[in-house]
Amino acid sequence: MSDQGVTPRSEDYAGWYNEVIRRAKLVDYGPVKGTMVIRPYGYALWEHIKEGLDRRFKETGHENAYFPLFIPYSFIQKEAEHVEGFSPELALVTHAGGKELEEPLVVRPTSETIINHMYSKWIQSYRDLPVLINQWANVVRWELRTRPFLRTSEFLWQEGHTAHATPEEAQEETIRMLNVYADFAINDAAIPVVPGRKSNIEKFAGAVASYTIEAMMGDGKALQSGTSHFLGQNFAKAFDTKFLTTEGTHEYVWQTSWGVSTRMVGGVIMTHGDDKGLILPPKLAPDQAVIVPIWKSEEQKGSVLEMVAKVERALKDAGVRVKSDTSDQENPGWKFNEYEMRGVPLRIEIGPKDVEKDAVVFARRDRPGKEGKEFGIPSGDVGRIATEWLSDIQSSLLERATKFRDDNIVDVENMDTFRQVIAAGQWARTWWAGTDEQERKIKEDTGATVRCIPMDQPGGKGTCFSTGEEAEEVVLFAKAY
RNA sequence: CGGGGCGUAGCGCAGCCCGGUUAACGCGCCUGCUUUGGGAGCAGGAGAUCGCAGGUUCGAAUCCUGCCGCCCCGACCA
Repeated sequence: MSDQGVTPRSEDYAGWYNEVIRRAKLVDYGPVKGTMVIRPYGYALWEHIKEGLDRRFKETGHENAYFPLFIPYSFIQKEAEHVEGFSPELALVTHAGGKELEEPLVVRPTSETIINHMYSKWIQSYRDLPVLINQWANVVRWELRTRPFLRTSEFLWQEGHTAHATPEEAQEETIRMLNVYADFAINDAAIPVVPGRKSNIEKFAGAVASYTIEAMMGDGKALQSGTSHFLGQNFAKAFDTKFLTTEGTHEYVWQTSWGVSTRMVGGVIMTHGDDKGLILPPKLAPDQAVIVPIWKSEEQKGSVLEMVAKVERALKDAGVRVKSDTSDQENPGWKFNEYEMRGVPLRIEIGPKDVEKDAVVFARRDRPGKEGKEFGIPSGDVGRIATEWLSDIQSSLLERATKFRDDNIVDVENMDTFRQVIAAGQWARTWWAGTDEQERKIKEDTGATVRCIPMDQPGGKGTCFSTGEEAEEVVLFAKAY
């Protein structure tokens, strides 16, 4: 039994994560260091994330497009801060077609540059604005330290790139998309993220201001789960992206960019998982319910499978993503454990005793053992009841994660407490008036960084825990992935 | 790039110090029968150029030299 379980999270969180993602068949390592293969189950999860986000993008007026993977090296160099930020992690193509290229090509680490190159052609007048485009793509960043989903050399994401006539409009868009991300994370992924602004040293290379949704993982570390940037006119100036105003003057456009990546999959895993494996929020789960039939004799098998088919039909009609595991290669106990490892929110057991009563057994993944199990669910009501259960599981996961987060954010007023809180793996909420240099020093000393300056501020003024100066903002410090 | 660990069957590993039969064990896989309400049992079977390259030796998974790769912890980052 013990060799079939997974390393407990309390014992070795990284070990737990690595085991769970592989045993749940979400992912496997690629042959090149830092690359991953997203397996069908992991990809199905990502597809639901995509659907949830894409729908919201469309609802807020965005369109999808696709820009090339290869970017001329000179493009990256045009924006000073941008090139400085990305240079160390660029993958360059120097040879192609059997010979050395005159100019190396960058495999996109992000697409601000190539998109501005195109925007500068497409945008002539204020009538062309705003431009609201998103692309779903892969990008490459040669990271030193990689972890499946959380940080890999190549990853999948979406990147929205918008251009506006005024800074106010662009700023509004930046916050709109931050809220879209927060809405998705909270309502679909059941991850209680904290939306906030990045500190100066944590912001995106090339942005005027960066915003983030920060999530607390099961080990207390923070995960930046999505970012939205106000780019100002930085890239517009570098690429000469101008428009003619109503007054007949030329002005640079004001821009935003925003992204969520396959890292979100890692966030889902580390927010909800337990020592039995994954726990997936119903809205994102590839399979929301699995039916496990149980039988002894061939005769029972016939009547059980008949009922399985009926129940599966009823669930599908009710809009539930369900599958039946009628294989007789494994016994029911094995299947129970398997689907718990894979995080399927609802398990439905149907055996001879249930057939007799014309009822089934429901078991919810988020409440292990008897507590989450209910016998005698009338087969005629499975659709309605399953829908209710899934909805309850969805909200319970959010509630539990929210409580965990709130229990692990500690208000801190001095450095001693700060150290203790950070060492304990919690988040420190503090008044802060420090400089970039002081922030770096804290990181060096304690490993903690400013995760964000929450949008939701208490107001008023306080005393900076570090400098003792008067502070106007409260920030969250934590160790991060 | 620093610190630690590891490379032996598809997976997990023993053997290595102290060289010597046919490289052990568990899981998985194949065949058959019995099983099936929380990771089934019995019987039989297939599967390994011991990370790579040199060297020492009558003989190397084991000792020596060099190389490669991966994982974990840190510095850099979505």
